[in-house]
Order: sequence, then C-alpha cells, then structure tokens
Amino acid sequence: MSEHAPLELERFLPYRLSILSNTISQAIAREYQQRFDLSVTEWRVMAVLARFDTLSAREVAERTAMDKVAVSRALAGLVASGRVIRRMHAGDKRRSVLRLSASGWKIHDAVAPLARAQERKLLARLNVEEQSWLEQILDKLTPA
Amino acid sequence: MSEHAPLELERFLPYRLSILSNTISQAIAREYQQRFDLSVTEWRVMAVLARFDTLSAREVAERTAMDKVAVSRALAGLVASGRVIRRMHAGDKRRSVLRLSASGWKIHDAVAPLARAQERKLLARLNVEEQSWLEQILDKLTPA
DNA sequence: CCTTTATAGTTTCATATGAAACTATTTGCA
DNA sequence: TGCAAATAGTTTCATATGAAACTATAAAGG
Repeated sequence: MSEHAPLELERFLPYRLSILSNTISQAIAREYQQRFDLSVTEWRVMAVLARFDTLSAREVAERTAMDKVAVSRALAGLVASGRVIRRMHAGDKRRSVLRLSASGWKIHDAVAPLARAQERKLLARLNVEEQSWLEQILDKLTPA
Repeated sequence: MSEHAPLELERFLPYRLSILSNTISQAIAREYQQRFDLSVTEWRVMAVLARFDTLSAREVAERTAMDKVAVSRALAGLVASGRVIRRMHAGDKRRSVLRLSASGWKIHDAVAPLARAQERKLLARLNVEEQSWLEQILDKLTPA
C-alpha cells in the first residue's frame, strides 16, 4: 500500500494567494469596468501615467509589470478613446511620449478613490498589527 | 490647480497581491507544465481528486474555486489522457463519478513534491514569526 | 560610412477564458 | 401523475492573452 500524500489545496500558499488575488481584483474591476468602460490593464496604464506624467510605452510596461503586447493594446484603446495623448519622442522616432489627457485625468480622479476605498475595505478586516506584518511580508516575498 | 492624488501602484495592495500571485504561479507552472504536459487547472483538479478520492465535477469545481466550464474542459483533457477515470453515478445519470487512474496517481505523486518544494522555497524567505502571521492574515482575508 | 545588432512598438496566430445557451436528467409540487 | 423549475455537465461564441514574427528606427563596431 503506497503513501500518496495528497496536497491540501486549501492550505497551499500559492493556491490561496491566487484565489485571494482573483477575488479582490474581480471585486474592484466590477466597480469601474462597466461604469467607465475601462479594463484592468487600461486602468493600470492610466495609474502609472498619472503618477509619472510622461512615460514611453516601455517604461509603462516596466512600471506595471505588464508585457509590452498588453501595454500596446491598452494604449491603443486609451488613445482611441482620447484618454491618453500619444506623441513621438523628439530625438527618437521609435519611442512614444505618453500622458493623460484632460478627460483621462477626469477618469483617473474618479477611479482612484474607488480603488483606494476597496483597499481600505480589505485592510479593515485586519488590525493594525496585522496590517504592518502584511506590509513587511509582502516586501519580503515580492522580488525586488 | 487641482489635486490629482495619483495611486502609487507599487504600494497598492490588490496590485501587489496580483503581481506576487502571478509570479509564483508561473514559477510553479513552468516546473510541471511541459514536463508532464499538465495545465494549472488540470493540476488543481488532480490535486482535489487525490485528496478526496471520488468527486463529481460540481464538487471538483467547488473545491478548486474554478467555474464549471473550466472544470469540464480540464476533465476532458484528463480523461482523454487516461489520468482520470470518469464513470456515471449509479442513482443520478447527470452526475459523473471521478477518480484518478493509476497513471494519474503516478503523475500526482511526482508533481505534489515539486509543488511542496516551491512552497517551502517561498516560505523560506520568511522567518517563523512572519510565516505564522501570514497564515493568520490569509485566513482573515480569504472569505469563508 | 555602412553593416550588424539592439531597441520600441505593433501585428499575427494559436490558445485560454467566461458568459450564456444548450442537453439531459432529476426534483418539487399542484 | 405530469409539468415547471432546478441541477449536472457540455458546447458555443466572443474576448483576452502571450509568444513569436514583423516594421521601423537607432546605436555600435569594423
């Protein structure tokens, strides 16, 4: 009789993180997805453009941890809807110079508080001590 | 001059969880994906069948937090490759009765240690105190 | 120079995914 | 009974995604 030692999926850390992350992302996405016709990838691109003002597509990819194909597609949508302004870099015609338009800022200023509220709601389930441990743990687990 | 208060994406909890979860899942998946020609969804199905011996497709969906379409497709693959045996429930012809075949168990017994090793490697970045806080925090954040 | 190599970004193609429609069967209840 | 509603599971369709090929431009080296 062999010993199979099955994995307890519901205790398995990678699995739990995956479930948690998906649950949260879906909850947030539902809030703005339809309301602003904005995908998660598009929102991430807008968030970094809000933060850094002007970036190239490659820089957006770096800062969002998305691959360049995803960024390219998100940008196509954002430029088409007039939320992002794309110009050509003066000294390098390969590069784009990206920034939020006025309407892009308007969307950003509406969505950012929603996102923050979701985060607060999530953290509210933890006490202050747990919150600070979580911070520390994520720093350690997330590759530099 | 308006105040835009841009989101710091790299500090934003849902974003960090999403990055962390994807990084980990991809690392694990790479290990067995090609080597055993096994997708993540297929592996999850196998893991719960290893744990509970016989389940219906709906029960598999519940226990893996996957939707029934994903389960149906994973099972189609697993049955086709002879890793899962599907029979019909005696008293209810709608239900399937699923269990791992001998070759399914063989795969399971090879993959489970790999998965566990990945988890250990991940947890090794944390000290014992942090590990126990993480446990507690995940319990609180994960909806019952 | 000018040719090779690297970089920025887009397009293509093959696969993954979820929602909704669908089939088959069972359950609830008038 | 017998018919409406619920349940198990599959298929369809529309969209999302990543890898690799591709285009255009810039940098590097002989």
